[in-house]
Amino acid sequence: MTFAISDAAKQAGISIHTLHYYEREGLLQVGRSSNGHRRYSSSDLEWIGILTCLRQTGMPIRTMRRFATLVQQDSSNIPERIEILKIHRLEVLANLAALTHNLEHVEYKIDYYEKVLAS
Amino acid sequence: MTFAISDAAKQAGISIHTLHYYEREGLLQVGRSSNGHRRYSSSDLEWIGILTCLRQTGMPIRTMRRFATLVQQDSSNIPERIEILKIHRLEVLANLAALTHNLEHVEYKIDYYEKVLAS
DNA sequence: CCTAGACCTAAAGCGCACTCGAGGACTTAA
DNA sequence: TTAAGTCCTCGAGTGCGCTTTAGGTCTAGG
Repeated sequence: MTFAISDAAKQAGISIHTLHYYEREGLLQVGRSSNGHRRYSSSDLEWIGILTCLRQTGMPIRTMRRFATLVQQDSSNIPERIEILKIHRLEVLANLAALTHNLEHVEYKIDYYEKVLAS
Repeated sequence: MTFAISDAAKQAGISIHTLHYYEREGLLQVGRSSNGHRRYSSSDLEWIGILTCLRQTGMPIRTMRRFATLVQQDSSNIPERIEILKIHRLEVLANLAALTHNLEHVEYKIDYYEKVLAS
C-alpha cells in the first residue's frame, strides 16, 4: 500500500512543495511508480513524521540532513544518531525553559494591565 | 542615568545593529544626546526587555509594532494591548504544548535507538 | 596635529525555509 | 478528442529577521 504525493502531504500536514523540497535537500528518498510519480510507503510516512517532529522543534535542515544521511546508511552509526538526538533534546529543553520563563513575563504584563484597568 | 547604545545592547543581550533595526521598525523611540548619539533610559531598557521577551516567544515584528504603537499612545487603548498579549499567550501555550509533545517523540526515538544498541 | 574609537545614516546583503510558476507528460471521463 | 486533473522538473521568488557595508561626524588621548 502506497500513497500519492497529495495524500502523503495531507497525512503529514505539509505541502506537496515542501515534500519536493525535503527530497531535494536529501532528507527523504521515495520510490516511483511506472509513470514516474512518487509513491509513499507507510514507512516513508513514518519517516516524514520524524522529519516534521524535528523541524517543529527547531532543528535546522542541515542537521536533519546529517541525521537523514546516517539513517540511510547501515545501523553501525546508531551512536551518532543518538548523539544528534540527545543534543537536540537539550536544545528543545532549553527552548522550553526559555519559553516558559518568557511566558511568565507576558502573563505578568497582562495582569499588570488588567490591574490598571480595574483601578 | 542613561546608557550609550553599546551598553544598552550588552544589557539587552542583543546587537547594536538589532537595536537600530528595532528603532527603524518603529518598536522603539529613544532620546539623543547633544552629539546625536542615542541615550537609553532605564525605562527604555525595560521596554527593550519586553520586546526581546515577545520576540523570543515568537511574536512577529509586525505584531510587536502594533503593540508598540499602542504603548506609545495614551492609556485608553489598554484593552487592545491586553488583547494582543492574551492572543500571544495562547499562541505561546500552543507552542509549548506542541514542543512538549514533539519532545516526547524525540525521547522515544532516543530510547528506541538505545534499546537497539543494548540488544 | 593626528589617530583611535564610538557613534551616526542609508542602503544593500544574507541565510533560512519554504513557495510559486512555467512548461510539459500522462491518464481518465464526458 | 478534448478537457480536467494529477503529477513531473527546474529555476526563480518570497518573507522574515537580522547583519553588513560604506562613508561620514565628533571627541578624547598622546
